[in-house]
Amino acid sequence: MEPSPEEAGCDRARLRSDAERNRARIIEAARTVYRREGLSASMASIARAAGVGIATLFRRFPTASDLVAAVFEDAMEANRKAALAAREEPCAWDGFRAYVETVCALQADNRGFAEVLAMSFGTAKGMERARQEAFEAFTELVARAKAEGRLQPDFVGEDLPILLMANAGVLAVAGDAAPEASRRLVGQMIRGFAVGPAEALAPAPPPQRLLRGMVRQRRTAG
Amino acid sequence: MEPSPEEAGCDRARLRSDAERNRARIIEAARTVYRREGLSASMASIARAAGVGIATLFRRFPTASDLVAAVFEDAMEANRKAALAAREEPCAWDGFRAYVETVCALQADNRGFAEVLAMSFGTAKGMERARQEAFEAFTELVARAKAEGRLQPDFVGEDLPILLMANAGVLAVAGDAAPEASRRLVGQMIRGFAVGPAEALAPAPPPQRLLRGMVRQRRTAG
DNA sequence: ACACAAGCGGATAAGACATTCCACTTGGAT
DNA sequence: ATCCAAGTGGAATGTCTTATCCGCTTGTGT
Repeated sequence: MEPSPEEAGCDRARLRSDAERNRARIIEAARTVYRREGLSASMASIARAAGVGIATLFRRFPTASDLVAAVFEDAMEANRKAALAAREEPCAWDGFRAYVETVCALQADNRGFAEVLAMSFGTAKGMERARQEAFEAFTELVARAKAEGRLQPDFVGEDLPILLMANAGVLAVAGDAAPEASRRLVGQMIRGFAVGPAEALAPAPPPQRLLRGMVRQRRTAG
Repeated sequence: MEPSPEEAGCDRARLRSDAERNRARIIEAARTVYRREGLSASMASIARAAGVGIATLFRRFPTASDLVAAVFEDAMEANRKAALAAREEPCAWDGFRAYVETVCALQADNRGFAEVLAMSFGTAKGMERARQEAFEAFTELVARAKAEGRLQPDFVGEDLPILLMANAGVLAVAGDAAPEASRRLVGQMIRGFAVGPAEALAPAPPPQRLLRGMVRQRRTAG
């Protein structure tokens, strides 16, 4: 999984075997917790889930950002790969569409990564580099898709982060209906980006009942 | 401003004059604070801004929801009025478009109200009634705009809350670029909703620099 | 086997938060 | 002018958070 000598940007010295094991358990636990609860999950809850002491967590990851960077490095790498693959697509519009759907699905699948993608977190260099490379590949794709005449001429690469922020907003607040609502949003956005006759939206309209299930995540200390 | 005997759903008994004055100051202060900071603003900060003790705030508004309901009652009323006015528009598409732009602009102008509109907060009955009436007027407008052939046939009323969640997400995370990014999102969404040839988007593309200014609102105690 | 640096985890400090308590003050009716 | 229910502000309580400290344990090189 991690063959490179230095990972997560931090040139940590060689760890003792038990420390290495704990580190892996922490990342694994954090992956699960962040995925379900988003980045607002507390360090203590992650330590508990990992079965290690709080001090161990903080020794390995001095700030929450360090942990976030370590946890989502591979997801950001998947994002980069998706962008590079989309760029190779012969039909730029198909590539554009596939990439946008993929990255939004990555968000829908993981509340934590949704937030990472939605905000310019002061994350590790490696992560930001992958993000940047994905963005550049996407920008090339945008130019080609416009040249094909399939993408709105006034679309710009910077519209992607806006869509990611919007999608993250839906996912954060839509509760049970989040996956469905997200697909609906993305479908409508892509339809708006396209030039030419509209295609039907794939997902069914969200029932009002599901939207009623929207939840407030304000801490209700009681 | 408030001629009705019972307001904010809570049939509070007649208040002493100084209490009434404090209540008004609290609401005014909360309006300002919520607008700038969103609903996550602390009760203590609002009491401080109002120049009253914490106990006074809690006596008048036992929970944060009560305060939110009192503060945003008029904004929700403005939303309702906008929907009713849009329904009267001869051209349903124009009404549709105007309403969507108006309600999203209300969000962009007020972080707190953006959150209120984005989530089914367990708010006061009066507020929920206004929201419901706006939704019903909007639904009628949707039907007429579809009949006109100007609105995508598979658009449904429930797509509006999704847009509101998406817009709130952008506003929450885009920092300085929020108003611009929001206009861009809304413009693209509306273009996608329309049937027929695409119009150019009104706002200029957001410069990447502004998007770099996105901010994390995680409490950085220390 | 042993020494000891590296690692461990629970206690703890320090700060933000919602909410309650209580001794004091005051508007307004008489 | 007097009275007191209504109102007040700040201290206190309890929870939750990030972050550090410190005495004990353990992997590992010799």
